[in-house]
Amino acid sequence: MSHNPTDMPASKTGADGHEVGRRYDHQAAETKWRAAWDEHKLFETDNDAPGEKYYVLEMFPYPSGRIHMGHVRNYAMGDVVARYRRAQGYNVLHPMGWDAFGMPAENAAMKNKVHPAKWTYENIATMRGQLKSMGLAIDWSREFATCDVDYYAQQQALFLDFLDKDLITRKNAKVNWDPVDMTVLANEQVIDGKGWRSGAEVEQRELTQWFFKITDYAEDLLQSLDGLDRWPEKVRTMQANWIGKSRGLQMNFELTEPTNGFDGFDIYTTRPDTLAGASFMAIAPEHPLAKALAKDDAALAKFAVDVRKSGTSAEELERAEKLGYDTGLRVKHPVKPGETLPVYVANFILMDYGTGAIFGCPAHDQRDHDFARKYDCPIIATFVPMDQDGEPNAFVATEPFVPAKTENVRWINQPAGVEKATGQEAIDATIDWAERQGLGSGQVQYRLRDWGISRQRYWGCPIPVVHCDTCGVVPEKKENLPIVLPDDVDFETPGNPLDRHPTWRDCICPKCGGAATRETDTMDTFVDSSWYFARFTDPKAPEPTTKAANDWLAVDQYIGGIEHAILHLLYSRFFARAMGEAGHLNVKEPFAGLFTQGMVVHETYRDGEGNWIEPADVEIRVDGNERFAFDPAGGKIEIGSIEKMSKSKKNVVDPDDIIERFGADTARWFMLSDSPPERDVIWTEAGAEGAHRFVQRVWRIVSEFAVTDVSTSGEMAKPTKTALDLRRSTHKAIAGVTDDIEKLGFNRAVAKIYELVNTLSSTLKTDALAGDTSLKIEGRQSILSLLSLIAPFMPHLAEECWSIMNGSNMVAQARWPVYDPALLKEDEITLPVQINGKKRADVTVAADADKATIEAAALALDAVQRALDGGQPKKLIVVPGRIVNVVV
RNA sequence: GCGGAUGUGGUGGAAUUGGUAGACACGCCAGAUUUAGGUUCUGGUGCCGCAAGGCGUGGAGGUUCAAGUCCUCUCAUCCGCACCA
Repeated sequence: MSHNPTDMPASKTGADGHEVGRRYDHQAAETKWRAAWDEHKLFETDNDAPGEKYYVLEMFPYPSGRIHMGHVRNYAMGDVVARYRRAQGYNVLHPMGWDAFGMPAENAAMKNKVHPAKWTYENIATMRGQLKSMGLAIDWSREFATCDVDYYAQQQALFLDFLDKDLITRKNAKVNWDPVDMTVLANEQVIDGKGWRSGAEVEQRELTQWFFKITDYAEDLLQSLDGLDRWPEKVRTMQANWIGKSRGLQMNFELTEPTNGFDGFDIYTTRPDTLAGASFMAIAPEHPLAKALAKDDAALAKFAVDVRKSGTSAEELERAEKLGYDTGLRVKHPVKPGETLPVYVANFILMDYGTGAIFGCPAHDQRDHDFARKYDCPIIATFVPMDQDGEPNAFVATEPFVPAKTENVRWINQPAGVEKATGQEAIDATIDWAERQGLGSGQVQYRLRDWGISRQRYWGCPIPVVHCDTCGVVPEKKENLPIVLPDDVDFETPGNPLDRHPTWRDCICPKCGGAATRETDTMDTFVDSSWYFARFTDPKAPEPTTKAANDWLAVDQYIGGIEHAILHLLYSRFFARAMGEAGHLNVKEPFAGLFTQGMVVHETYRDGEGNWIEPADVEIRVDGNERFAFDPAGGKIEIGSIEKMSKSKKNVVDPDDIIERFGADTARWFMLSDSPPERDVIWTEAGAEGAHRFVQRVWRIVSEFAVTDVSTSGEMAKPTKTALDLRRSTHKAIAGVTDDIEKLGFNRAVAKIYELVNTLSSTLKTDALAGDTSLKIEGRQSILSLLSLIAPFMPHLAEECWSIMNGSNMVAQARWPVYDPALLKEDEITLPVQINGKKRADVTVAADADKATIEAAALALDAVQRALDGGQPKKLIVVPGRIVNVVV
């Protein structure tokens, strides 16, 4: 077969009446094969089907309006895994749903006067269509949206069960309050101290809120990270840091003179070994002692209010000065009898960590150092670096700040009775010592806070409790569920529409039967996404989960963005535990395998006035290795940095356009090529065209071969060397691609598919095939294997090619090809021969040649003889199967 | 400040246990073709050099017969967390 179009047997037609040489029509083929999969219900999963289970899940999308390239990448990866596992004979669960509650729907309601439900469901309809056009092997029969009453009804049932198991509490907490929108904002929605939407100065308010007691599981959530060996190290580290476990000493400092009922207060420190360096005490403005003092001290009261007015953003904290207010109180120094320390109220002390009070050690803590400099407290070092020569106190006099590293230090000041230890031992020894002295006790602290889930929002899952004047806060009865959101709400005024609904709040107290009012707060949308993966296993069940959840979970492969490394994944891990406690699940870790994929990024373009320009309006011209951009009128466009696709920078490529122009297969292929999946991928026009050319190339090779007459079953041809080589290459590709998909190395799998296609292209030429029956047979086999390998990536193209090759059924029903390990080994191998570590020649020997044979062959080489110049090698290293190194 | 990555041609990136650096792709160069359908095919392409040869995985050292890979130091970029005691 030749690739010259002139040689093409134009009159012939392939199977399926396909005209050979015609270009691959992606639109026709993709529509046809999606319909065929649907018709056979190929991807609908039966919970009781035979075969080992495999649950593959991509993080479900928020129905924002349209899918973007990030979705395409995410779902293409998941689909490769799903189709690959299916072909291997697993019973695969690969569902899709919608994370459908949340603020954007309400914002749209306010802006466009459209009901959040209508907006959301219309978006879902659009995006469902877009996802379907990708040809994903998804069981759409299990689809749900979290705003479906059926879903949130079960979530309310879960809430009641959690309440029953004491997994939920109601308490006061400080929240970011937007006074214009009249709602609580999450920390990430506060930008420079202002509401991200309203621009109003955010207030700190104390509100009564519902909390999930995630801190009860802090230790378990931390410990279990060790078992998550198919999670990225990075994510596990981030979660561990977020949980923030530390061990330290909690100890009491005694006031010289009791006041307001306090005769002292507790502090917490992770560095008790620096106790001798204490030079002042600091307590949070919200500390009970500070509050008590402020009652009789107007200046202190004002100080406490003032310091909390400043913003909470990281930058502001960075700039913020250390501020203190001297209370005039003094405490006894616990290790220096007779000495006392001043007590300050300070702005940099947080009430909700430790005890809200510290001892300041300016010599070893930067913040304490800054404070001491300002308020003139002494700086007392307890150690100096080990490599510090000379008199330690002289060193300390010139270098008052010594970083608090625990290793390699020389002690100059330690509490009496503590052994001269270093590092963690010194800390542990001091804690032991303090316990013996009755000064305090070892304590474990976590940074993790309970999860506040109350939101003053309409578009969320109503919290199923009522407020009764007689009975207080009463859980709703299960038989009264679901508490359904009312439809008739208005968004004319800011705040929560549920609050001002004329009738929705009215209800009967489940306890006393009297008139009561409903809770109008709804749940944080992270609650919705904390158990959806369990619901997919039996999405229509009249209870949250059934036995199916235990059968299917954990998710074998979860794929999504790194941005959910902490919140969503930590909340879901908590939920699995809480659901276990409430009897709904017996799998503790919901995601056995996690993969975090990189973003899709694109160049940015700006015109002379600095306006962002869309890629579609930019023409790229290439001159050598330089690229230049122009607008349609020929005006110069500046090519800017490569950034995440965003509407504001207009560097967005719409998946619909790409799928229409090139087809879903091209989009999928490009998303999986080149870049390692965990890294960002740069979308380029040239790359997309390249992927499309490959689609056409595969089609050309297969469709040209398809007309070859392979009906030679009568004569069993002995395979020629060409045929055997092709077989070898094919089996190598099967082995490589299989291994790469197992490891989610899609870019490497793609490269190996390219190699096989290159081999097929150069091997299956018309003249070669003409006289070689065995090559025809081998070629057919090889192409069928290739199509199986391609199918997870480009399923439509693979089906179309499979059909013209007269493959049985559909490739989506075919088993994954197996390779013969014997064929991976070559008969003869070529070893590199190095002289002094530099490659100078090759030697070809039998694959199973022994050391002596290889040595002799290598020494006989001209290049080696020349280098030896008649002498003997100093050393001769032979690694069979690897390399020969001659040292002269 | 704490924690975690990453660094390889013009570009994206390959490279089991240390064993041929640059697979595969994009781009580029040259050539071929009765070039319709965002062509196709052949060859070339790390750098310097006419060549022999030399140099080459952010930089500097080291271990080794052999280092992208191991060790020490260092630079740069990115990400996460953060007045967390």
